[in-house]
Amino acid sequence: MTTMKEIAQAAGVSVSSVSLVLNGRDSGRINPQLANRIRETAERMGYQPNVLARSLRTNRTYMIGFISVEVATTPYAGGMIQGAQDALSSLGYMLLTVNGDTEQALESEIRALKRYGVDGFLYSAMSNRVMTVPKSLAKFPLVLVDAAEETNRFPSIEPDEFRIGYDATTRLIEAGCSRIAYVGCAEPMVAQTGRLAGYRQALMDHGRGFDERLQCDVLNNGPALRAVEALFDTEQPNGFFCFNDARAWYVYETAARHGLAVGRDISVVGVDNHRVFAETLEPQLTTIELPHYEMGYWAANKLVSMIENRPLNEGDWPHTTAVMPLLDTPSPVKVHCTLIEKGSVRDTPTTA
Amino acid sequence: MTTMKEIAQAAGVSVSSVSLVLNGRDSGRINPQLANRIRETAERMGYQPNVLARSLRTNRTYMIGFISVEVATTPYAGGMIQGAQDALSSLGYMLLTVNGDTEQALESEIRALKRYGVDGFLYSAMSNRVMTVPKSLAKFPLVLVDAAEETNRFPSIEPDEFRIGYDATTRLIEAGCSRIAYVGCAEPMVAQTGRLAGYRQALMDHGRGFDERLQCDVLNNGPALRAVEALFDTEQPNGFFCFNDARAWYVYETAARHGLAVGRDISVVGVDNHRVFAETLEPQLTTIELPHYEMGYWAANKLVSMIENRPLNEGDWPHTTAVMPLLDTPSPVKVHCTLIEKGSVRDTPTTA
DNA sequence: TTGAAAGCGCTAACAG
DNA sequence: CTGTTAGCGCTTTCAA
Repeated sequence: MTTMKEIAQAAGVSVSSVSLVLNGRDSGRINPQLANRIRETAERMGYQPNVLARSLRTNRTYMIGFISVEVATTPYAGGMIQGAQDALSSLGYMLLTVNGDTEQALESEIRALKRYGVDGFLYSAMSNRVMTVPKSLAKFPLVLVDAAEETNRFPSIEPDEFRIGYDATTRLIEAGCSRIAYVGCAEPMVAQTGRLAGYRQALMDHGRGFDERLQCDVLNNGPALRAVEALFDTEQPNGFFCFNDARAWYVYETAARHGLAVGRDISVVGVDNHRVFAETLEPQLTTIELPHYEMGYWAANKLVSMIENRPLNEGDWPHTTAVMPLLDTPSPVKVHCTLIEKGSVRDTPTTA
Repeated sequence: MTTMKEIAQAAGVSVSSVSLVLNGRDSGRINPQLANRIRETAERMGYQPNVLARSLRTNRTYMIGFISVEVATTPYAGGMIQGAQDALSSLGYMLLTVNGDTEQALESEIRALKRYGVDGFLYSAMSNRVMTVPKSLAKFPLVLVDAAEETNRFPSIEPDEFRIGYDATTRLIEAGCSRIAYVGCAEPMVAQTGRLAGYRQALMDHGRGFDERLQCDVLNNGPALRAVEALFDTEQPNGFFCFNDARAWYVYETAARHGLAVGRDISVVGVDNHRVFAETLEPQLTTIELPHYEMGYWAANKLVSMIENRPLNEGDWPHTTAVMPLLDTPSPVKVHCTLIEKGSVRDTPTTA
């Protein structure tokens, strides 16, 4: 690795001049010709700054710690990390990922990240519940991803679950479904509450009442499948809003057993976690993708804006989510998710 | 952050003594009493070493770069990363994750990692194909994860696809299936070739011929489902070895339509990518989990052993893979995957 | 057995 | 405009 010293020698100048020029602080301080010569020699010698040495001096490492819980077990965590990475990469930052599945691991990883001198933290809990921020993080720049904290002391971003439920249900109504069931989650998750509320509101807004017999909250187990079968038998819904792929699978399985074809006899809108169906059944299932990538991307941008003490560039949304056609629409449609940031609401822009 | 200097002052000694003691190089060089006093003050003041400053001096950063392609889109990538993290964390290293989806991004991320002075690289291609290592990595400690390179110049680790096929098929034979179909992948992937070969060999070894009419290679699309339906109609298999969850889904869907119950009328062994079925259908599907976590774990250990120039501790396998019962076995069984390291073969130990 | 001093590569006052 | 100087926090000779 070439150092500034070597460049200084090769160009016959002092290190400070090299430093100034290579950091773009030379305007009006260094003779432009000299500056050019320095830039050239640096280029020629393939100079790469030693960021560690710089950090030692400046107390800024351009490293961000990403703390996550349950990365391995939640297949979509990768999206968040990649979103954060992409954003940071273009901002000249590096991502250090650790995982804090246990309380103990969490604290020890936080300490490790501090030893490495990260400039700030991204924290993702994945629990889909309101969480508590470790006190050891409280004094650092911090943004929560796909999570929220009670006191709202830190910026955070989450999908708008209400809107997911609202949009999905509206979609089914527009597709002409007369009896729309919600196949939800029997555990008290934030997503469940929000989506159910959205489902109900959409029904109301379209002049339909909420019929609790069409609400079917289940877990991931054997009885779940039987519950969905009972739903088919007693209520005969022709539209289904499914909490996730597992729930969608119950609907598919039951439909197949009943000789009903998805996309012809019934319509299904699911929220995407695993994508099995999106991969295999494009023409039949409408999938609402959760904006994990976008959340990671936004959170990273937000964090850096805090660190660098400048306003967040609002135009910084990457791509949006795509969905498959329902039975009434032969061509794909887009559904967007709203992201909530500490009370203020903004949409993901729909790219074409 | 407390520094060594501050400790030295507080303890009334010099920084060098503090350094020696805190690095455990004091035996026979520093008065044990003094050493204790130093350790105490360090403890009391909550000393945390500044790893960057150390790196500047030692040229060792204890940071490892993890380069991956397609993390966001492949749901199981998280397992590899977490395996690597867990291993590195206990070895006192930190993981810097980047992604190199495009050729350009790849090179620029590699450069970034070098600027940060990583001690070595973990490279994961995910393409399930033999790949080429960027020349810019050639001179660094490097281990390939879930990938292999033609020239075998670098240690690498992959699942033993042959064995997956062999074990899955044997499992179905033992379950009493008389006609075992392979629902595979129509693309020329390493996994496809190996698993098919294993499937055929298992049939041979159990005195059964290979019947190509029972081989059904499909893509992820509409025709795939029809192909599987045709397989059911013309061949009436009662055992299915499925390349992945998507293929398993075709089998489930078709079975449901035909009124056949998985676990009663037919048996299915699938290789796990998404886990939808494992989550929802425990009693019915046998899942072979790909050892992504283990590969990440092993690769990280291997890399560090290279960096630290010491032999790899062979006992270092974390957990192994679990599978669900088939129709003939009421209790769970374990299936292990073999990992291949540059020609030499070793098994993942089965933890009880 | 301990401490002084040099230096890793870089930045930033300050002098000239 | 340019160079000298003094560190950032730590390791590591080398003297004492």
